[in-house]
Amino acid sequence: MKFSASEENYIKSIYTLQDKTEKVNTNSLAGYLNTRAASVTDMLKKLKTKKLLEYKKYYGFRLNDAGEKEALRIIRRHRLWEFFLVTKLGMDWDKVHPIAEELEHVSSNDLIKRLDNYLGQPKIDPHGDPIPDANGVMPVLKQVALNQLPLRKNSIVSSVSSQTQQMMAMLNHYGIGIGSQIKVLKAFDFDGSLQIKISKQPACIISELAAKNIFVYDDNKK
Amino acid sequence: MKFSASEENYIKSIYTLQDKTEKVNTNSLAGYLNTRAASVTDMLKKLKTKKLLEYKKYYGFRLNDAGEKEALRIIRRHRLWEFFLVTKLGMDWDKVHPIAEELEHVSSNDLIKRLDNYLGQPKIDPHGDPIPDANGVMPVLKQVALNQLPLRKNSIVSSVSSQTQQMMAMLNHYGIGIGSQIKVLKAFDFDGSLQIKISKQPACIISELAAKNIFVYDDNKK
DNA sequence: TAAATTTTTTAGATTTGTCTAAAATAATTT
DNA sequence: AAATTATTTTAGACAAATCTAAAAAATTTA
Repeated sequence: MKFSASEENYIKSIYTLQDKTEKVNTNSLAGYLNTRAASVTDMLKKLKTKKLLEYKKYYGFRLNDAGEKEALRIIRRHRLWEFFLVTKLGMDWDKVHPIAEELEHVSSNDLIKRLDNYLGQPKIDPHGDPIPDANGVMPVLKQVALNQLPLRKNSIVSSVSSQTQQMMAMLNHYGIGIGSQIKVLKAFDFDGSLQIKISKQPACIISELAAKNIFVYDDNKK
Repeated sequence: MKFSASEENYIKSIYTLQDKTEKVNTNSLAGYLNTRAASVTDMLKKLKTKKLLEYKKYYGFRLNDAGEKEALRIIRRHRLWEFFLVTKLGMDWDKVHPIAEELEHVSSNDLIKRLDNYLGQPKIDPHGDPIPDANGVMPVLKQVALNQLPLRKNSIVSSVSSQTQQMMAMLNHYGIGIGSQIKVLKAFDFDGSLQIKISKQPACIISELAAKNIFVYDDNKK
């Protein structure tokens, strides 16, 4: 089944929102999509007719299995294009979203299969989000602490284990967040401290303790 | 100024048709776009309002300078994407058109500039059609006869100088046409004959006389 | 040149996706 | 539990792009 760009945007947004709540409500989707509640209701009816949605009037909604599968197909296209724009065309990772938003609606299966191959079947996109595979399965991504990372390997921050006030203050200071592009430039064996480089930030030094609490994805490809 | 995908399709089609006639007429455009004359008339009014069109009711129409410039921008996007699909994703040149038809409407200038650079600023697309440059200028393409072409260089047939019945019969037999992908595998000095390969065709031998009358573009890039 | 034919335009309808304003329903407060 | 407030849906309108059928204009034919 084929869907319009508008339908696809709704499907994708519902998928994103339903991760956080049992039922998605009309107003939050309207806010997310920058549209009006009435427009959302209209589209909900349509998606229900097309059997993508669990929807009971006044009581919220949620994608069913078919809907989730479709969402994952769209998200896959979006993230593959983002990967392309950054790694092949050299665009900044924080500027690719709106363009991928347009490219994702080009729906040739053959195109996406070939693009995926051409890019080396990447498993995470430039924002650190996992790319669903051709069957709509989100890859489970391994993580490593910064201190276990080979030198100069470009990686993406996936999580931080210590969420203390102090840790957050430091991360903030260095401009490190989930999704940040990061690499280790030097490791000082003496105290286990690391010189690191976060994209668009000057190089800096962090302690071994900090390094042990910052995790990155193990591999962009697998 | 931004245009809808539908407006862009009309602009591009008018550009193509007005090459062959002084004034384009409603029915021929309707036929070309597989739509109805009434729909064409509606769009003509819109394009005239947007000052892209010379249009006098009942007497045909034609893009003005602004319209032609816009058409060339769209054609540029289309042909760059076709080049990408064939050379990077390995798609067959005769299957890329419908996909490029969708991709061409993604209108970020930065995207197209980067794509162009990434592809090496190609000057002709996989069908042998010239790619307008960033200023909307169609490149003037040099041509060489087949017998002057280096061995194994992939080229595209641009023209044939002898349009006799006999020549046509031979070209037909070998499956050679304008836009065919071709390369010379061997040159036999003894009689000047060439072994050539046309894509999707078995290799074959042509005489020196034939080779001197088949021209290809001098260079894919310049 | 008048009639017949073809082409083009207009008038009005349809679909998709959106909107505002009002009505209906649910949730919260007193 | 009745009243108030918040949320969601409905009703009806609008813009874009398309269509059919009919009218208007141009062209061709006799």
